[in-house]
Amino acid sequence: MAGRSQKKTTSHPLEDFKVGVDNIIFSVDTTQNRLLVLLVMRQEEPFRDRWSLPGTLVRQGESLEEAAYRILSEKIRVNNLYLEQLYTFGGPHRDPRESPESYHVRYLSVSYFALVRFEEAELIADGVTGIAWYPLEQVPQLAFDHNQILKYGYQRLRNKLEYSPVAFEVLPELFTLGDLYQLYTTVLGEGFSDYSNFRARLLKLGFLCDTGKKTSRGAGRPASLYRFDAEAFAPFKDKPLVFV
Amino acid sequence: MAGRSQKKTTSHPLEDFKVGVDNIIFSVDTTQNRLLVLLVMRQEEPFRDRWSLPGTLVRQGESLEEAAYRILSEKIRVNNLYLEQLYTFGGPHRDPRESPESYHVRYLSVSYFALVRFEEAELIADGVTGIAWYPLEQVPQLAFDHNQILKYGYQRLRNKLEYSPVAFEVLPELFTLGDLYQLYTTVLGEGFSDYSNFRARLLKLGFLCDTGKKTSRGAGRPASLYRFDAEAFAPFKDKPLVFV
DNA sequence: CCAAAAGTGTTCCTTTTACACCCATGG
DNA sequence: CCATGGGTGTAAAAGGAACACTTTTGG
Repeated sequence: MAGRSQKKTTSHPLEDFKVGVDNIIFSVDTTQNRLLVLLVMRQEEPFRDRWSLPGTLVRQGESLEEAAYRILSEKIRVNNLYLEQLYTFGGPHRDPRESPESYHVRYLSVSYFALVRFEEAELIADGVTGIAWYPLEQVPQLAFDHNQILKYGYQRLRNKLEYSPVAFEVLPELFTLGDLYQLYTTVLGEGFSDYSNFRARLLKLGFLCDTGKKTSRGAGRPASLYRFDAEAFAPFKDKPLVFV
Repeated sequence: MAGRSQKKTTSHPLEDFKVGVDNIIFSVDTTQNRLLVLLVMRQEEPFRDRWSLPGTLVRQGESLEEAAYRILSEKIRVNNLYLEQLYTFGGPHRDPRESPESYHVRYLSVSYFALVRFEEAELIADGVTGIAWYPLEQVPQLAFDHNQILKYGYQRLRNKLEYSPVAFEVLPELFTLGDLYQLYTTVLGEGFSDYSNFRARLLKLGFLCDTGKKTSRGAGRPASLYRFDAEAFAPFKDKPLVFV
């Protein structure tokens, strides 16, 4: 970015912006095999009483990422999370507040996409704002262009799962290969790979270490608990690794 | 983006932004096997007389993408190009103009990454601004955080080449498989695949059609001219296709 | 005829896919 | 003892890597 020919400024006035950050917060409910996204009910105009992605306007001295973390921490309490910038939506007319009276202040949205651990994510209800996890297929019509943003974010989530170890950011410290497989299945859909092949590939890569501990959940043979070994993963960083 | 609790505005004033768009414009000089990036010499403060990525501030009523195209068309004349949004850099203190006197106006940069056809890209020299293609390895220290942005863009370019058909956006309508291979080689580096394997894979995919025409460049057997068949490529859209 | 570039084919090896089958536990 | 999920193995097919070889041109 940055300083251009000021001479042309007179004939082509610059736009003034408010910058918003919107978060797509995903989590996976492994008990019900559902991919969830966090929505909040808007309390004020425009789009009052419509569901929307949790967002905020950037404050003085605050970085974009800081703003993204701020929203997150206002809505949920969580220990582990993955967060990355998604895309910037900035065309004119995407926010009704830009209408004539507000005289050339434009609203631009930098969207972030997050993945949190469902089991430990505690929603913060402030008694005023509606807030809820929505299964992805049941998301209603949202405020602004948020449906579009969400669609884009879902795409990104699927890509990330395939070639980066985001899954381990949202699994418990110790997990079974069944847990891992189920997470992949609910996000990527059935049939991306069968369990035994998935299992074999992951184990061969060598960054999952068997802790020896076993866990038993109802019927069936107890499963080994694994841990993601970040050290062992390091060599794969930035490589075109494929998890599926 | 969009409207949040206005009640908190008093204690936490919002930031006002100017939004800039910076372009990383790549091209490949196949005659010299070099990957080039377009730089312009800054004419005003800050960073006067430093090379930088071509950029502009967004004008009233202009979308981000429009601004990106505007820069491009001010700097080069070109028919074919590929353009996509890269990343948004928006931390405070990335632009010296944010300093005390300018009173909370922040400069945010939405970067775009473009690939143009070198042979037909005609630089527009306005007699004032320096403008030049730089081989990637020879890029000097740039203004702002532009070296960082460039690094990120180069990464993206390599990824794009591997799993999407961007190459065909910058090759002539008719091209030889040698041309294609050379483009991949200069961007990805020697040894990403040998020619005959590269060739076999691409042809098997079936979206390159042999026009029957031949071209002869100096010594050696004349090469067939191929055309990229967008129709035939359609089924691969969004698939995890690999070109190398 | 030779060098240079285009184009074809073959061999070896690794990975992927689709299964079948064994193991350990709760009821 | 059997249903349930965990875990192992294997055979066939596909894909990748390396390299040898043929073809067609200019000089």
